[in-house]
Amino acid sequence: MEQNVIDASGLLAISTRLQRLSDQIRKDGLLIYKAFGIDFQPKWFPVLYTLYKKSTMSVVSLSDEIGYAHPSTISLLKELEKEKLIRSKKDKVDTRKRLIELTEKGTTLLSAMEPVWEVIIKATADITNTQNNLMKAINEVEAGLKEKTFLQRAEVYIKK
Amino acid sequence: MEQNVIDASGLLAISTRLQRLSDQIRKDGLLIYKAFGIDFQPKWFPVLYTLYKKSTMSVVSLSDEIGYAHPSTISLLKELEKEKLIRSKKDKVDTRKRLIELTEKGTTLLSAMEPVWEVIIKATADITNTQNNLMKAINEVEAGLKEKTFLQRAEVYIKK
DNA sequence: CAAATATACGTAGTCAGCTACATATATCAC
DNA sequence: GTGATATATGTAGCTGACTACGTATATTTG
Repeated sequence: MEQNVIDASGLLAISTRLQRLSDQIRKDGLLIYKAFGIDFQPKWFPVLYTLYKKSTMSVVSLSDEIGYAHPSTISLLKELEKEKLIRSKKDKVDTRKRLIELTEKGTTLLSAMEPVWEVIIKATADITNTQNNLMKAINEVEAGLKEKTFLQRAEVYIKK
Repeated sequence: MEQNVIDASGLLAISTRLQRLSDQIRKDGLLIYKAFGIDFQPKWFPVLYTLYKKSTMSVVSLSDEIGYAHPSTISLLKELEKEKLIRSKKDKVDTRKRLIELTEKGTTLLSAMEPVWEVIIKATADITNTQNNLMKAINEVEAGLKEKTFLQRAEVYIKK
């Protein structure tokens, strides 16, 4: 355990560690979809899954829902439109808004994916069900940060 | 708790969640350095800290140590060289190798940072010491993935 | 109801990592 | 000691998120 310098530095490199783990999981996620012969990219998940559950949404409300900055969502939407998985139309009441929804192709794909998700959920549960549950830890940390940022917490120690 | 669709989807969006948390911590990290009036970027940490602890290393061994692909390390090294925090020289025994080390400026900076790290360690401990410890969870998950990848675990459920 | 402000969407460019590929030098097998 | 292979470094370009900024439409305020 903890052979290299960075691991030994522990908390200091936490951001790096999180990113590395995120990348690794994303890449394996892609492989699982491929194993099922499904043309689906992990990065599409938040947008498509939200549309699947909530049908029609505007760009900004969708972004808020998935926790992305809206330009990130827009570039995903462009990609998904090219794949013909979603389409959009103007909101007649508020013409600034663009309402996004799944196409039939999109809905079909998402339904076909349900069994894949089950596999992913099981595999992830398998991995994260260790002494310290990763998902719960993330939730707890995010909740903590919402209450008081990292910087604010550090300031307590700086100022003394 | 768990108000939006993505949070409710839990495990499926784990990669996204990890990345978001990583970004957030990195940004706050930068602010902490600024609060100390130190010109230091969080992304420099792995390279500089490793050189601080191990003095001289080649590009590839440094990359292995910090867990980066070597081109990532090279671009960091370019930046650090411009900042005059590191320098490099050819290995006389194996002329393919480029040996990297901290300059005096680099060593001075790193020494000056020790108190900042202490603050960061305390603040991070503050955040991560919840019911499920994030660092421990990451360690456990990485150890688990080393043993058996995400894909291999998923295959068990696919094949049945 | 006109001016100020807020909201919705879009584009451009940044960032911190990556992969793929190229080249030079070492090492190994015979 | 030469040919095949492995290792060390480097360049180019990708990725998936971001911020900054601009424009158009709604909403609020005096």
